[in-house]
Amino acid sequence: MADHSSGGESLLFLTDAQLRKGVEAMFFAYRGFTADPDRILEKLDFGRAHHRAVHFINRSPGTTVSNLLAILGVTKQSLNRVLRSLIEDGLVEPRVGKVDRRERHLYLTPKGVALERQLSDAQRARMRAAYRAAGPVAVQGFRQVLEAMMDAEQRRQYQSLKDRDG
Amino acid sequence: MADHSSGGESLLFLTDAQLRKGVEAMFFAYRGFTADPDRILEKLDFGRAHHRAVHFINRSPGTTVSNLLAILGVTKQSLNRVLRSLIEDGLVEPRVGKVDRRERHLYLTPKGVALERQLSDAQRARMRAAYRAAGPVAVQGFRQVLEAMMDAEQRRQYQSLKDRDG
DNA sequence: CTTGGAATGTCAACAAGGCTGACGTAATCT
DNA sequence: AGATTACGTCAGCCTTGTTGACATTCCAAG
Repeated sequence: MADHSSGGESLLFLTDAQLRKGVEAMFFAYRGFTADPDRILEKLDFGRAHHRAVHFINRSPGTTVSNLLAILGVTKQSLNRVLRSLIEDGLVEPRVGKVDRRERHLYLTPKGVALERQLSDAQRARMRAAYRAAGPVAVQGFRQVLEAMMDAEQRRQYQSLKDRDG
Repeated sequence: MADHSSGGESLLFLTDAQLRKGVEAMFFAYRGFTADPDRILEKLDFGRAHHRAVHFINRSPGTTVSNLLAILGVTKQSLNRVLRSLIEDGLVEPRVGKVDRRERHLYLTPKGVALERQLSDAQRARMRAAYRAAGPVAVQGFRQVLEAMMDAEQRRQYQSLKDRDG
């Protein structure tokens, strides 16, 4: 499997030292990745959990609670706590399902949209700077490696989100 | 925004949709990244915090507590709690500094080395699989983008670790 | 030698955000 | 009618982060 270039040096990128660098890069990069939204959320008495919920509701308006549970990979009690505060603060609106009235379909209110916007603008700004600095070829590699690092189930969820638009 | 049809084609990788995919890729990939060590740690009544401490002590044997604080970016009280349990369980050995006797230099015991080994083997196995699947060119891009995503301070720390060996 | 400050540790209290278990209710399916 | 599903909630627990206060130990400067 995978003689990706030619010659015997093609596997040098699989040494333990190289892999460890990758591990550490993930560690430090993820800190940067979450730093900007965290700063915004802190002022509003929200946390990363709220960010994630708002992000995916924005991404899939009308999604159900159990849908969100599957994507976020937490328990309903944990999600419910977050969701409740988002609803109380008027960022999320739950609507009883028309087909199945047991379901709650979740939508962002204008206020919720505004927060999501603020958070994702900050996060995208950093991502954009990194993309620009690294260039399109690097970006493609970045995404390939990340995708390969996911569990099968996570990759499935990522794909189904990815395919939703361009 | 983001005219997808034509024009500045070279910047298509900077559209909001592309950036959002990057954001989601990071989210799902990080879950995969931590999944294997988490499973191991769970059985041993340790957490991610213990993993991080053990990793960086292994990486820089004899490092001081304040050194570790800077790298991990947590408070000393938080680190201390983790460190204490690692010491109690005989995974980490603190040695009073010879030059400056206020400092505690941290070393892994054989037992600590064994755990670090187990954890990093699992994590590297996933990383290796991802690297192999994506290929050396993608890996280079992966690392470039991650590095560009770090804060300046984080990048400095990452670099100084990176430069330590090949 | 004394004193200031740095490095470390410890106690207490608290919060966010995970978790499990149990239970209730409404709606739907069989 | 009874089982199952979707959701919410109460209660309690754990990890890991936080701040504040305080003690100790030591180095270094005056």
